[in-house]
Amino acid sequence: MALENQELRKAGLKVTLPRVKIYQILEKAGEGDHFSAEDIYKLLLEHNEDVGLATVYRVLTQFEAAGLVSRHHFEGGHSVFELTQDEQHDHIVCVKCGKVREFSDPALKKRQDQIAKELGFKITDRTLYLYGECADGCKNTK
Amino acid sequence: MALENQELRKAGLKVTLPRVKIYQILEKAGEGDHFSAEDIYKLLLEHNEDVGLATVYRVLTQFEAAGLVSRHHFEGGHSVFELTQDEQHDHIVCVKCGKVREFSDPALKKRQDQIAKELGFKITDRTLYLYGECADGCKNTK
DNA sequence: ACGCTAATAAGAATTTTTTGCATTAGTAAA
DNA sequence: TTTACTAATGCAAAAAATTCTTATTAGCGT
Repeated sequence: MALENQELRKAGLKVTLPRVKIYQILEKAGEGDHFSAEDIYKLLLEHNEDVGLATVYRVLTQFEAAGLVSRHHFEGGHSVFELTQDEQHDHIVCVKCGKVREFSDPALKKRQDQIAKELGFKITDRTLYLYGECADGCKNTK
Repeated sequence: MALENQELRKAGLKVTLPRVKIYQILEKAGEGDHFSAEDIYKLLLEHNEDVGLATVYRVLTQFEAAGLVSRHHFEGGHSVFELTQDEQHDHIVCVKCGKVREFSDPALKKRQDQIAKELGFKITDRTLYLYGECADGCKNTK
């Protein structure tokens, strides 16, 4: 039995075809890849999987609730998803070519914690997006 | 002539009633207030201003392009807006009561700049949202 | 005041996401 | 295994959020 099935069960989710397929797509994604529900839906169609778009949204929402995936709102409306990584990380997005790099910085996190403490907040989540232009190799083709 | 008119002209925008009214609403907002297009639309209706929702969106988008307002995507989909402050700042949001506090921390910014530099990015924008529970005084009424 | 042009209202259209419901498919237990 | 229970799915339709179209109106320079 494949490992993704274990993941799903661990999350308390029945192992169904749509869930497995969606999980696999996310798993195969490279670093910095972020898919929208629509993206995943189209990939499923390409693989001749008969999964409805509504199901994609449902499954992604369930995955998010289970902590399997993280949802992001980059500039421009719709949500994108990625498999939750072991290490929480932030994103820097090129506004020209759309490339996303991920990074994690303990100093940054520590300072954030301190600020939250000073303001009397108990942090449950955090998102830092840096936007800019990636100097070299930016083909400017968003 | 009121000061908001100056602001609009400075931004290269004609002084029209919808723009003035929307600007005034944003101006009157307290620290930490963030309005959605819908919020502003409803406020306009309450003040018997005959402005269409589409116009609200258009004006806010223009204001954003002109740098007059900043758009934020807090958790939960839709955009909210606030008048751009002199000092760029970050947000910490209570997930229980929805309260938003703003803060600015030079150390944080400096570290972000450094990270961007290391990754070869020239930062044009940044958004940090911390989410958590505000300890005391949280009435839990989102 | 006049006229040019940009801005507007209104609603239709799009885009993104959610929901209701009849049907199907996992899963646990016999 | 087959059975049967229940959760999950697909589809269509609705919501929600935002943008576009077009005829009309209103700023603003002259």
